[in-house]
Amino acid sequence: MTQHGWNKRTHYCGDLRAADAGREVVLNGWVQRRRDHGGLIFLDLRDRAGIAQVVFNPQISPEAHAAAEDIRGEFVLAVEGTVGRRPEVAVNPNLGTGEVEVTARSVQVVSTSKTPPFEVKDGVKVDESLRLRYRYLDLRRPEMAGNFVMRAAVSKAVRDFLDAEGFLEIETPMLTKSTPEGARDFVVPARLQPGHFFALPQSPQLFKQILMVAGFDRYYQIVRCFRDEDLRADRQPEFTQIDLEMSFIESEDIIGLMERMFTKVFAGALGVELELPFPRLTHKEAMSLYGTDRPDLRYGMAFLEFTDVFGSSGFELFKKVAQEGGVVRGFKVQGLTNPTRKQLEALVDKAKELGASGLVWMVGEEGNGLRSPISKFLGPAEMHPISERARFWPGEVLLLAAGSQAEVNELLAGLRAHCIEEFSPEPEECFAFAWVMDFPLFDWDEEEKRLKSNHHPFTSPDPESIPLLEEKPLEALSDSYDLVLNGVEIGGGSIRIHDRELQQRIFNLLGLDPEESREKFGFLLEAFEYGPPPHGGIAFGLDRLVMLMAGRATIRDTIAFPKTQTASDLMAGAPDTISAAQLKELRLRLS
RNA sequence: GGAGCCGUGGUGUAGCCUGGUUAACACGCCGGCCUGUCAAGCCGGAGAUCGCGGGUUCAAAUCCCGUCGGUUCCGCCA
Repeated sequence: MTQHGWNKRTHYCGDLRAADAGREVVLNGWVQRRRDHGGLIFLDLRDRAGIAQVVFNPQISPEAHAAAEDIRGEFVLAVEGTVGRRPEVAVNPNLGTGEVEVTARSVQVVSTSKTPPFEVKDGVKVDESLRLRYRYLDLRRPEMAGNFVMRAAVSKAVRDFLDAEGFLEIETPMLTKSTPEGARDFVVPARLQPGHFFALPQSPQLFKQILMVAGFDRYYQIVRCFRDEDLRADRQPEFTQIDLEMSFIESEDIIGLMERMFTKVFAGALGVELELPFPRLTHKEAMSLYGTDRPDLRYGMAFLEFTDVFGSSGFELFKKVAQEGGVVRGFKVQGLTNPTRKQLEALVDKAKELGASGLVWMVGEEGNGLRSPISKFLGPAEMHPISERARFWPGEVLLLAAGSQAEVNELLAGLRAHCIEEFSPEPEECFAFAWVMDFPLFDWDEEEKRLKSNHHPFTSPDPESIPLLEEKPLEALSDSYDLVLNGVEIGGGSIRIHDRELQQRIFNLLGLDPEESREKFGFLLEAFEYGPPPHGGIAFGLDRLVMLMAGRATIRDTIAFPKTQTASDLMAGAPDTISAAQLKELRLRLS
């Protein structure tokens, strides 16, 4: 009995097992369900660990039985009783605790509950706004609670691993300076300096590089980041990164270390053995094989090249595209054989929906033949290489598209995603990692007519690309690496520039003169004047990682208190207006 | 900024296209019966002016316009 008069638990409900039979226990928990048989009353009591059945028998304790008659769902109880094996016929194999039950000797109603606005149990479909408003009830559901157990296990495995590898956990400011490039900043008015504003960090990027200049050598942090951009299923305005940076290393060091970290994380949090090393693709390979820089390698359907075949074919449309510098590519659909006309038409319709003018299909036939709307234009000179390259089995389907490289990649990537959804059942608990390396250093910003950093302005070019910088900047590659898991980008990083001269060349290419760059990134550049070590790092999206590990479709399910698509917190009621007095104090006036 | 989907008792849905009866079903909730249930069972009951505002019409959950909220995607964002 506690000072406050309630009985303290001796065991978690969900932990009881046959070996506990005969024990006197006290359980604390919430009432999942009551089954009142008039004589016997059964209560399912839930806590963090799981559910246990409590039996109220009037012959054992008339008081407890009488009390149980008034108990309702979500009441908080302290139950005192004896663990017993259930009768053979009453064992519940669906419950971890299904071999035992607790026969109550006494029960305390520690607190009562209103009837909840939705049923607190797994597998219920409830409007998300209601779940968010009553988040504490949503989080009581075991499938939600489990996500946070997983999340904590992942964080712990990361900390244990990095700590053992000699990393220091160091915090960086939440109130910092707005930086150009990248996402829109969240901004905080500075009361002591009217007209000035802090920005919340989009990531600790600059600070972690300065920690390298400071000589900490190995830094990490599990840290909140803020970006004021529109939301998605996998994007929240505040999210958590596993952020790290190392000195005196090259990309292979980071990649190898992270592969080992993920084996620990998956073993520790999921009990899953990962195979090392993770497959690697260059950015160029990813784009030409899968049309995206974050390919989902759980599925095949890599793109095949047919531009050469059609360059001199009788099919004018493709011939023209091939001769004018375009490409003809396609892929064989996995999971679809002997398609009906309707299925083929649906694929063509899908292509049109994705913005294509058309789509050519081919179906393999017995004896190396091919059935296709364009087969009358093709001779053996085309047919042979096509069927050879596609390795057709009878009934298999090849989809072909033609156009500019970018158009074809985008279309085929869309179709591949559609085919995965349509024809490939999602594999159970399969984790397909892939490193995507050697991203372009710059992208061309059509609106502003200038180069932009693909990653950020401190990303080192690949050494072999340095001579290309001024001549062919768009062909320059960076010394960078993204990690993709099941088609979701879960992290990325790079080796940074520590050479002032090289950094200035990059700024020049980005159209930043020395004064501008000093204005925008001054404190980092100044630090770099005092002996910056060679360094590099990486950051992972913890919310996304846990989402994939827990098999969820949105990071809202891995963030305890997430925001809606319009960035409001329906439980807390944020954002909200502030008082006139607060505004005045901040010297702000609303327009 | 743009496009799609959703909004009907506490919850999830049907009804809406083709306007007209007492808005239907399941779960939950309340009461009664019931000593082996665990999606308990059986009997009975309460509970919705159909997100909100406007319009069309003799008549609107249903058709039209606007708006709010949730969600997915594009733009945006590493």
